[in-house]
Amino acid sequence: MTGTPPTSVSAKLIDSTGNGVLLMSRYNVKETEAKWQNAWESQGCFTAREDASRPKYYVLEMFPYPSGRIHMGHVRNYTIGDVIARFKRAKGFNVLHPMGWDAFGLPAENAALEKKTHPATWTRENIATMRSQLKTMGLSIDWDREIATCDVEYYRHEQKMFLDFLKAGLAYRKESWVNWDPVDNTVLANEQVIDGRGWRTGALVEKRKLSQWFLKITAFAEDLLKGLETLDRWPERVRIMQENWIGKSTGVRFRFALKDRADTLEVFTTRPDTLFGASFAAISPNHPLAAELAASNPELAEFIAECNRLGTSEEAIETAEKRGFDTGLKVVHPFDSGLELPVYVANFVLMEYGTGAIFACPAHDQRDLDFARKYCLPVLPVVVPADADPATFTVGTEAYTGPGLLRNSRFLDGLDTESGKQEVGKKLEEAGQGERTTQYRLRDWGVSRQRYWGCPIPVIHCDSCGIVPVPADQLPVVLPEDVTFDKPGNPLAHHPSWKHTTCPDCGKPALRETDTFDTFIESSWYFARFCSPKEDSTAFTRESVDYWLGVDQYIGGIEHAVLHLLYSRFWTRALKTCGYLNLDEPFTGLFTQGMVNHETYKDADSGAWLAPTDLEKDDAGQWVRADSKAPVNVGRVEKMSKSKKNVVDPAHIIGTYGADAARLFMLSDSPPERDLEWTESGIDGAWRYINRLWRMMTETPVALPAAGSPKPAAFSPKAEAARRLVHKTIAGMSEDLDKFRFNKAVARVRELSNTLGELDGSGEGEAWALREGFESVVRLIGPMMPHLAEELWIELGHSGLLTDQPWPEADPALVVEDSVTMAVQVNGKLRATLELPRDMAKDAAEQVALADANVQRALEGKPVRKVIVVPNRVINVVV
RNA sequence: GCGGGCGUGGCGAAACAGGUAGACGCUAGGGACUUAAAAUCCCUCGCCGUUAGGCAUGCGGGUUCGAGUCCCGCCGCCCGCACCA
Repeated sequence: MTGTPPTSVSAKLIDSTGNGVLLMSRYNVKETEAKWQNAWESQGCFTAREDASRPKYYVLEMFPYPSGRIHMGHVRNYTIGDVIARFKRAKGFNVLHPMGWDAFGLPAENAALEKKTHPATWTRENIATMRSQLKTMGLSIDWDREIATCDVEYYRHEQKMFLDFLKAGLAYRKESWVNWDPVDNTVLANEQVIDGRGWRTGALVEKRKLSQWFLKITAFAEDLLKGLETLDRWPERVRIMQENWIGKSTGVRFRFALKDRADTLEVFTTRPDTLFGASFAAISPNHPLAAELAASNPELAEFIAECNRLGTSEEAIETAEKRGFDTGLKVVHPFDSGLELPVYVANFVLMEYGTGAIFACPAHDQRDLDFARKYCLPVLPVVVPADADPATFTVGTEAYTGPGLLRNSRFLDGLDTESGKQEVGKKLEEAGQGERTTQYRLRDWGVSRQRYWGCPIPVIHCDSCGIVPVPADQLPVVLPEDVTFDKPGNPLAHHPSWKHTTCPDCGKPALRETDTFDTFIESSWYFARFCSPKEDSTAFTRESVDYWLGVDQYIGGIEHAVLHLLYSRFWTRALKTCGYLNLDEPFTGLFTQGMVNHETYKDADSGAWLAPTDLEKDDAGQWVRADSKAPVNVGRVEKMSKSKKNVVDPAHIIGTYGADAARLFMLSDSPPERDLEWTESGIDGAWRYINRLWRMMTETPVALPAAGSPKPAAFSPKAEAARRLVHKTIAGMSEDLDKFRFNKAVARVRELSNTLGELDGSGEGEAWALREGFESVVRLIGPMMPHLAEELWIELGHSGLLTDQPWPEADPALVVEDSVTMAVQVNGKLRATLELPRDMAKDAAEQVALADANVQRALEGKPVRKVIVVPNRVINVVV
């Protein structure tokens, strides 16, 4: 480790001087930070109350999963949120800044297996640890509103919501294909399937058909898409990702007549204009027609089975060859009964999208072209680009997908692509064979999980009555804690008695649903629960959500760009439909922060990953193993992860340097949306700055005038300049914080402290200017380094909390300089800089510039053709 | 393949609206203080050049009095989605 930890610095000071006086003059982080954290808590500084007289501001960071200990990603996330919360508070907003725990989920069950602790115990212990760790960060959180989603007081309301959604037709049950791990006897999410195998067991994943609960997110597809346009305080890329995810496309749905059959084959296309270029139709291996034909065709059945074996992993899909099976069936072209197209079962046609069947025009679709070339099907170009010769235009190995003019298309000939689409749509509608429609890629949200540690789905399965919702007066359905983990599968299903109940309708014995909800459900409404966390009759009171929602500033990682953020937007709309609240968008402002990275290290011999704490620097400044002094290879800077051992424990950092230093580091240097590299020298730098501020304000060169002393009539030029910088910094920093430019804000306040450090306080008005400067710095750093700021506030002779002080106001007269440095260029090259009065007349500035010796030398006597003067900025002499 | 973003010193980065490129910090080097070290303070730090000056924002063009910033064409890196008909 480079540098010396501050604790040993203090210790050495005591050793060498033999007394503690010097230690007293140093900033004592540990005591100071604890002191102010206690003061804020005991005075209830951050307790939020509804107050119609003040503008509200709801700041929320994505709540953590209680995995055990906080990590640097949390520190970055909660530091950013806290700066905003404290800044808005100082600006006079009524701030709500709560915290809770996303407490259901799979890791707790894995811990139960590995460590033999109950998920509830493990979770509650983790919460206790992480709560106390978060408290050492000095966050301005209203802890009275803390919630944990695994508490029945929380999830009971979610069960009620689900039943209301069911009534409103927003929840339904259907059979669907899932990834099934045959060893664990459970469903796996797509991302838990690696190369076709379960991530934990390594078993080959099977596709299984299961009856599952779905939420009708597709009912809001259009609304979720439209809503994105209103989210002007969201990052562009998150909106684009959601837009792509919803995947709206317009086209035509129509029915082919099937030759020698009474039924029809329905397809969806976005390119009805290419209908005369069609050379085959294709259906998904999971299409009902395919199943029907396979029943009497073993070869086809084998082909379908093979397609389903191929798995759903991205790699499998990407590398899979286009393959098909000719069913022997033919469809009839809707506009020419003489034209017949073969029907293939093709492995690239998805049952889940559109109708599960397509018609293919190989000339204008790459995928269709690949297929057609493989099976020697015709390729007829029907769209010719505007700049191509229709007589010679052909398609080889690359399909033409752009716009153009239609040909070989009978009544469409000569039309452009767009008109052709409309024309075909119209004709099919007139014939009653099809209709123009909109299709979405978005699919309904499957929420059933065969897991224990989640919210029970409140329904009962009755042999006589079918699926019966648990009546509202019988809620909540409480998750039992007396379960065992000795058998594979869902412990809830193995519980001896829990699932046995009686049917609420007929009173006969019946079984409870043993699936639990996807844990994304809990995080879809927790922001609303924070508005009335103690309410037990309802999830939240109408008044509280009307007052606090939407969340003015939501902050979290980009990894939730689609799922959590889309689910929450859906859930909010569903709640609105059921009359819970009147709101469409839960998060009006969103900020996505970058990751925290660190260098990686490997043992030079074995190649094993090494942790930063395993290393030390040798005399030559090279990293070596601390134990064996063996050489170490320094690798790339990568996201902190356990597997690469490049994690730095925030608790250790906060214990050594304090929360303020950790917070300052998080805000310095890198813009918050970009990745940040954690370095030892960086945290050292933050620590040095904290001590510099402390010394500067506690060991002043002259006695400062008392707090609140009247402003002197005159200031020395140095004092005057310092005061201008003070007010410029106030103005600049306010803007920086509003725009999340924390790195610039830090740079500005450092620049100001550099300038104040140069004032010795002896000139006229300088002592007063110093106090003004110090007080401004303290107020400005308040949101970033709240403990140091409180302590310095006292040191400067104030009483009460800085936390209760308003944000400083810049004096507009001092923000603008009255002289400016202007650049003088000759032919665009800098030749001189001049200190000139602000807003000097153009011709006067020109005269001064031309008279300058450097300018004259650069002119070399050549005639001046033109002089361009940009007021207060630049003078360019053109020769 | 589609969509989005980004290329600036040894490093992280600044640069409002086309107007002094490199603020602020890290690293490094030199010096002061000290018996010594740590801490602290001072100085230097894009490249070449003694100065004058020249060259510099991934590369090549263009627009402009003036381009890191705007336009065109390349190159490289990162992220998201991906057989979506």
